Amino acid sequence: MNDATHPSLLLDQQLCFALYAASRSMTAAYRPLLDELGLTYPQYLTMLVLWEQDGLTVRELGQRLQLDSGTLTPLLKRLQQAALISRERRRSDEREVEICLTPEGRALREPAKAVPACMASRLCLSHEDMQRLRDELKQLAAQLSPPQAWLPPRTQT
Amino acid sequence: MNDATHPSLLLDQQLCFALYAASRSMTAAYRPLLDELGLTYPQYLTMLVLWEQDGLTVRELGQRLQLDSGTLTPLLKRLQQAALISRERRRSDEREVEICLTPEGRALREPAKAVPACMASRLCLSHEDMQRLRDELKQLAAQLSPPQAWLPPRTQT
DNA sequence: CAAAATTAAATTGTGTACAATTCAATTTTT
DNA sequence: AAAAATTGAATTGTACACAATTTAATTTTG
Repeated sequence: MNDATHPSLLLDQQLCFALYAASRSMTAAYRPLLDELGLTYPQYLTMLVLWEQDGLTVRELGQRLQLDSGTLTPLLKRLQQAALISRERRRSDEREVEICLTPEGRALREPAKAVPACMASRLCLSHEDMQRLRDELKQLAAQLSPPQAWLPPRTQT
Repeated sequence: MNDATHPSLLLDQQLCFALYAASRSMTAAYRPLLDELGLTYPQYLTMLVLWEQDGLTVRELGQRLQLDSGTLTPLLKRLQQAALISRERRRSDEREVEICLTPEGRALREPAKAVPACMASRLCLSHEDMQRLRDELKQLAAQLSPPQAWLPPRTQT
């Protein structure tokens, strides 16, 4: 009764499920560390971006994290409530909301520095294997969501 | 000002973010296909399990998908509303709820057979590379959530 | 066997994700 | 410059995730 013209529908054969399960395991593994910092996992990723570059707009943060305003707006409101960031309309363009770290938000970077090392030790992967896996996942994501590469480059109307 | 005793806090260096982004890209890539079937991504995974083995309990489904009743109960209610499954207390143990496919649920397997092939063609990965990546992700997840292996085996109180 | 402990689902509450819509500000067209 | 189109956030509504609690059924203990 097997139909060899189709790949398997078995759960354990699916790359998508392995990815989904691994991603949730990773989030769960971060949770106790991030609890110490008072951050959720997406909030931590957001702080990583802001520690790199302060004063981004919601749109720029969204591009970096690949999240839209529907996700970011409430998340950023919570970071603001936690006094880690400020949200202010730009004078130059009142549509844009600029996100800036508060002193507390900037200070949180210090204890956060221990997080990547702590996780790395849990992974039992060499730095090289870690990099390779990371880059394979980036390529996979790029393959799945080519940045509208197929859209014609507006030759004419 | 770099502190070489710590791994990087840069977003693009993080395996966790690559995993998180890839997982969401994968879900997004499945969405148009699953819309045709009237399923969400977690609902599709649930159906994969049931097409393999019908009549599982909520607990058994949860073990397979690594999801708890807080997630599964409402998801299964929606599958029941869509007339794809039935939910019934077991006579043998009234605590357990048995999930069975309806004829419609079983029939949905046919159009679903096209889904893995369609996704595979999007990935531009050889079957071997796909398997390797999948197995690396499984190992990563296993490493991150060892089934309480470190808990002492209850030697004494 | 009755009380205590355990188990399986369901419920409650918080926090994402994301499509679709709304609203206000800005830019482009006419 | 006024109308039309576009843009950036916010809002609305649906669907997960998951911790914590509750409830009911079953099993274990004393």
